[in-house]
Amino acid sequence: MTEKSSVRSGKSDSYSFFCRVYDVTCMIPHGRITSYGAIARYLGTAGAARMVGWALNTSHSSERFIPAHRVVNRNGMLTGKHHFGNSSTMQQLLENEGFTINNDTVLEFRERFWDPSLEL
DNA sequence: AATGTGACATACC
DNA sequence: TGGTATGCCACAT
Repeated sequence: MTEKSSVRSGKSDSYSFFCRVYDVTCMIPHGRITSYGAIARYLGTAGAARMVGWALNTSHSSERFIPAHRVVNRNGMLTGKHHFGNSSTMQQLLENEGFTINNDTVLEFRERFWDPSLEL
């Protein structure tokens, strides 16, 4: 077997990259947040941070509830808040979990940062 | 099959 | 010091 096709398809060729993103996102502990890059790195596709964001964009396709509000960029900024339907929804959800949002940025981002590659 | 895209990240000017 | 430019990888069309 060629490694190339193996890598391309991965062990779980049936399971899309997106599904893994959803899974990891759902595994984010309550009161914690992570970044797109961290998830991408955990999935073994560092640099595909954009893919993670895009996956969350199609998270509506998933039957599960995806706490995408816990996923922000590396600056802790709520870049995708607009995709929550209401711009304030993401902020409200985070504040509900005890986060402090200032200027669309999570102040406790570094303290509450959860790295799946590190914690998992 | 090829091209475009996207809620990022990093580098450079 | 901040904006611009490019890379990056997997999905969608």
